[in-house]
Order: sequence, then structure tokens, then C-alpha cells
Amino acid sequence: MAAVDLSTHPGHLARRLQQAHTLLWTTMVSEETTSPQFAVLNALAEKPDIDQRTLSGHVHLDRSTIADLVARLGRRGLLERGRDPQDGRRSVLKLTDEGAAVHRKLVTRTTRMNRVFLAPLDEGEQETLLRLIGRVADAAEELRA
Amino acid sequence: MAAVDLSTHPGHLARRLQQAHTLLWTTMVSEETTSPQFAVLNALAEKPDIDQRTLSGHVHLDRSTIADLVARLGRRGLLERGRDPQDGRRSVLKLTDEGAAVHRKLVTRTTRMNRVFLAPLDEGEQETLLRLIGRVADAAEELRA
DNA sequence: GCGAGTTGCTCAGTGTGCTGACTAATTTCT
DNA sequence: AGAAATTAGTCAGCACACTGAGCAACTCGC
Repeated sequence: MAAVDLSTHPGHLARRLQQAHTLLWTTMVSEETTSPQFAVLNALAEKPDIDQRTLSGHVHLDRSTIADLVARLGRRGLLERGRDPQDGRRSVLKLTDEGAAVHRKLVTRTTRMNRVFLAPLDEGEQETLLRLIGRVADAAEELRA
Repeated sequence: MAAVDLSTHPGHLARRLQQAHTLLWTTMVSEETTSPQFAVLNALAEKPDIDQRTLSGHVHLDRSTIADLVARLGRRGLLERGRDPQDGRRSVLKLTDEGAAVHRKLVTRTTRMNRVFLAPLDEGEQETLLRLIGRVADAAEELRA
């Protein structure tokens, strides 16, 4: 008894939102490349030759998860990892030609998918939703630091 | 090159929102019981004696994930699974006394946590955020059907 | 009442995401 | 220069979350 209405709980809604997104992603964008994998490709397309720690900051994922993603993308030949000669701890990442090609293809598809995903909202609501989520996420990240 | 700004991508933001929520959850609510586990306890507190499929509908998770969650909660003695005598396929779930106690404790804590989580927004914005997420998630679930 | 289809659950496999412990390389302090 | 602290990455372990295949139990049509 005394149960709570989960539809007023931001955590539950956040999970459902991500779930809905994943579903649409696999049907409209790619079955092979996941959304977090695309985030990695995208970050490396913008800033090549960065190490895993910097990358993890850009996509907001921790070191172990990045290591996994990088390993998977590396196995598929989408990126290359070298060792930084200046600092032997760092691995330097960059997209292969194939990785860059996959990234280009997915950019157009994700744009299309985002339109469909947000279609139930009008333009002002879409902008509001993204802004509000960003503020809550940013604030929570501040707490961590 | 031609990289995209992830902060305008709802999928990426949804993941970050959930990430932020999980972080706050483990510090403010519980380290043992996760948010999806709470969702299960909450659903059973409201409607005991349901089967896993019905439960999966209530918390918006698929059958395999529910099976995992139920097994974990069962191992911790928070719920009991019986076999439906009318229909031998169904397992009938209900909270143990301990499960109900854990649920009661977490209800008050999640309420407190939700306030902190949404604190960066004013009251109107909070209501708007929850409503907009709900609409997008609902619409995407419609597509599935 | 019996075969065919449906339904509830399980299991294997994959991917995401975290913590905490460890290794190796670099930097800092003395 | 050498010890101590910091930093990058790896690894094990756990939890969540999905698909697809399979099994057991029930229902429906004939």
C-alpha cells in the first residue's frame, strides 16, 4: 500500500525516454552502431588524436565504459589506437576512413530520427524540453564535483 | 569533421539525465536497492499477486529484465514467487513483510531525492519537464504497437 | 479430445554503465 | 636522483536492458 505514481518520478521517466530512444534508433538509424558508439565517433570526428580520458569527458561516460566502446569500435575497424610517444600512458585515438564514412552516414540519419522522436511536441516545446533536461543534468554533474 | 552538437540530441540528453539520476539515487536513496528495483517493489505494493508479464507492463520493462529483477529481489527476501494454481505458467508475485518495509522506507527517500534532483527548475518548469518527457515516451511506445 | 496456436517464463548472448582494485607511466617533492 | 603522489588504462564484478530461441502450460477450433 501507499504506493507512488511513477509517472511523476523523473528517474523513471528518464529511463523510459532513453528506452523509447533506443527503440527508434535501432529501427531508424542503425542496428550495428549504437547511440553511445555514435557519440564516440562524433567526438573523434570533431577532435582527433585525443586520449580516452578526454574522450570520456566529451561524451560523459566513465573510463571503463569508454574502454569497452573503443575496443568494440576498434574490432570493427572504425578507429585506431596508437600510443602517445610523449606520454606512454596515453592511447591516442583517431577514426579510420571507414569510421569517418560510418559517422557521416549516421549524422544524416540521426538528424532525421531526432525529428521523428520529437514530433509529438511543437517547436517551442522541443527547445524547452532539451533546455530543461540539460539544466537538470548539468546541475547534478556539478554536485559530483 | 562535420561533427554534430550532442547537447541538442534528445537521446544523448536522456542518457545523461538518467546517469545524473542514478548518481543521486545511490547517494540519497539506497546503495542496495536500485531505482528499477524500487519500481518493481512499488508496483507490487500497489497490486499484489500479479504475474511477471503484467508487472513488466506496469514498470515498462521487458520480460527478461523483469525476470532478472524478480530473481534478485527474491534472493534478498523482499518478494515471494508462487505458482498460480489456476494457470501453471504464471508465477504470482507478492512482497514479503521485509519487502513492504523496504518499500515504505524508500518512498519517503525518493520523494526527498526528487525534490533535490529537480531543484534547479522552478515549480512550473518541473511540471513542464515531466509532462513533455511523458508525451515523447508515450508517443514512441505507440509507434511500437 | 486432440492437434495447433498462443502465452508465460527461462536462457544465452550482447551491449551499456558503474565501482573498486590493480598496473604502468609520468610528475612532484625532497 | 630517488621516493611519493598522481594519472591513464585495464580488469573483475555487478546491475540493467534488449533480442531471439526454446520449453511448458493453457486455449481454441474442429
